Amino acid sequence: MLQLHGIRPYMKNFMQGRISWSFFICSMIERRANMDIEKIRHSLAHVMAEAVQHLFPGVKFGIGPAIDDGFYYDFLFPQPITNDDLSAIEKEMRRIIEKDQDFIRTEISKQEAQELFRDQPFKLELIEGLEEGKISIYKQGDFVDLCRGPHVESTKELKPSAFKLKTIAGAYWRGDESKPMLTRIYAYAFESKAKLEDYLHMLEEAERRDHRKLGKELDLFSTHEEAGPGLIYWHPKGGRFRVELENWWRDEHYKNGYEILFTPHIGKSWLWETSGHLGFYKANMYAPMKIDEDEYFIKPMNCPFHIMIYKTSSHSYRDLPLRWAELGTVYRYERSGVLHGLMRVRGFTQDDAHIICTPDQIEDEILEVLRFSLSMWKTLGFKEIKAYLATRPADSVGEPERWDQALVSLKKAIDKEGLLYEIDEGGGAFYGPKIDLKVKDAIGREWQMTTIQFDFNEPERFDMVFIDKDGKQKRPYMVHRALLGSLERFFGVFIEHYAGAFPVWLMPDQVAVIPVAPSFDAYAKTVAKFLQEKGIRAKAMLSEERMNAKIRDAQNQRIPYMAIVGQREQEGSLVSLRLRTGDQESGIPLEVFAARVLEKIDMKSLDL
RNA sequence: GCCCCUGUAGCUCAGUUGGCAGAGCAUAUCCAUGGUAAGGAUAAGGUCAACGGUUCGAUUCCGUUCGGGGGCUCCA
Repeated sequence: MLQLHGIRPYMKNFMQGRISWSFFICSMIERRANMDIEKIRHSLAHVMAEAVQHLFPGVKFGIGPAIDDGFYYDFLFPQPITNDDLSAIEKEMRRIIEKDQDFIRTEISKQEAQELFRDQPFKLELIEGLEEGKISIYKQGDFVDLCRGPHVESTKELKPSAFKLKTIAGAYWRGDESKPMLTRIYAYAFESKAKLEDYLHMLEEAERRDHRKLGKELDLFSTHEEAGPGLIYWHPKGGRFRVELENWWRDEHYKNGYEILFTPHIGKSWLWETSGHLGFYKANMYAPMKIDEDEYFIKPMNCPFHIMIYKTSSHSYRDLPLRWAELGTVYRYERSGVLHGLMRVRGFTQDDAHIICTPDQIEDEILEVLRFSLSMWKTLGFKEIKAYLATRPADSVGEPERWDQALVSLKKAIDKEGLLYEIDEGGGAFYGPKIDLKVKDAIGREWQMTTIQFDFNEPERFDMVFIDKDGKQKRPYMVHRALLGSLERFFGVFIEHYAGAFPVWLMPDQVAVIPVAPSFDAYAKTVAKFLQEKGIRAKAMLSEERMNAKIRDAQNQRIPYMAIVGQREQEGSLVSLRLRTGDQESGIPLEVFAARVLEKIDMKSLDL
């Protein structure tokens, strides 16, 4: 039941999860600062609305809140606008700000509000939902908006250089597809010009690291519209990465007490009816195919298959815990508009596992999973990790005692590992609570990767049991977990985190041997072969290009080690090194170089 | 799916206010004796996403379809 791919692209909300309650008390200063910037952003939204009112008479207003990196306002324009109109709006906003207008708050009755906004259908709808006597309006210049506030005192507190209109986008009124589509104008806004510029630089950096761009440049993967969007083709270099990653993943799983399973890609409708997926997950499953007289579905999840294996024999409490892992490829329907490179796809391989255990093992098991996950993230070079604990929603299955015990074990595990965490009250799936881990990447973005989820649904539906000490049949606990999430999505995040310059052990090409002139091709080949025989991915660059061009090419490919060879090196069985960092070291004995590279590979070192 | 933007050579992009399509990189061939981020020349490479409409004529304008991008959670 893992919902690994239901994760929104990073630009949304990466500074903050959907959190209803925080364990951490912001200092008063921070809280004050947050309030100030919110006030500024929200006030700017009003200024934008005023500007739009000036430029597009007859426009209808939706809402205009502050958001993580600025603000937006939703409008219904009399005629469509284009990106070109943004600069005119921005200009008008600056003019308004210069006028030094006060924001004036007034409280009015519901009836007065309805009268005031009689031409504004969306405002009227909002007023409907408000209580009498608590209705406030804010006015600046000739613009009046229904608004709770607070706002800055005057437009003079707004800095014309610290905001920038971003894009126009469609957005349904109140996020509801059945309601009219409004035109949303997004803007960035910060306390100061410098902060805005920092943020814009971060966005540029993100663009530079974009995995779709690097995937093409580094020849790692592709997608093909004519063969089906949202389906990933791993090229030889992406394949090298994946094989290395999977090999390590398997080794680690065996070391951590897991067994590895392989299960089919399709299953009869019986399986999905029993699991309940045809009830609550059907919208994400592909249409069935008919084989003989039966309907088969392509799997969107691996769990029912693992349960089938569990049920091939009876299990004593002595057999538990079972830790069963699979790199299972699943297919899920995603609407075409949400597909995004490797991050949101229609077919992907989960690094899935199911832990089946007794009630008194559950705490240790959760702790083990968490530890395992953290150790993997450490090896992969992600240092900052935060946990999000999602608790029981209103509608749920499973006995309350189980939910409580599950939650306690999740909390204890987080505490023992000393992780920062936030609680998402009621945010769990109907079938169980979960911990999600978000990792922070090199430019500060958070990505949700690991998920550890209890499942109180399937063990019931499949009637999973074990025989306890007292000889009675009991229901085991089942936990789904994915550490990397999916290999596709992980690859995308990894590419962006390292901007393509992976640690040596995961680099498709580890060493480029570059002769300074064609007369040293033979020695270059010898060097490459020597390294290859030791298990290093080395290639001799023997084209007719000049050395400079080869270095540039290797550098662009982020190859960690460039071994430059010429007369001196050939005579002394040496190499001269250029690292992808630009550092140079000359006259290194070939043996010494090989040993160094092997050590970096074996240690999964993050440096060269 | 819906809104806006977008689709020209393998890649990155120009361009035609409607008149038989261009550059750089990559590729191929040739020349070039070269020490740490692109040596030079020549050639090959495109039904300008697909289909339909307007027009003497469409890659260009219009429509539809199929992709790609940004959004569609933030509640006055």
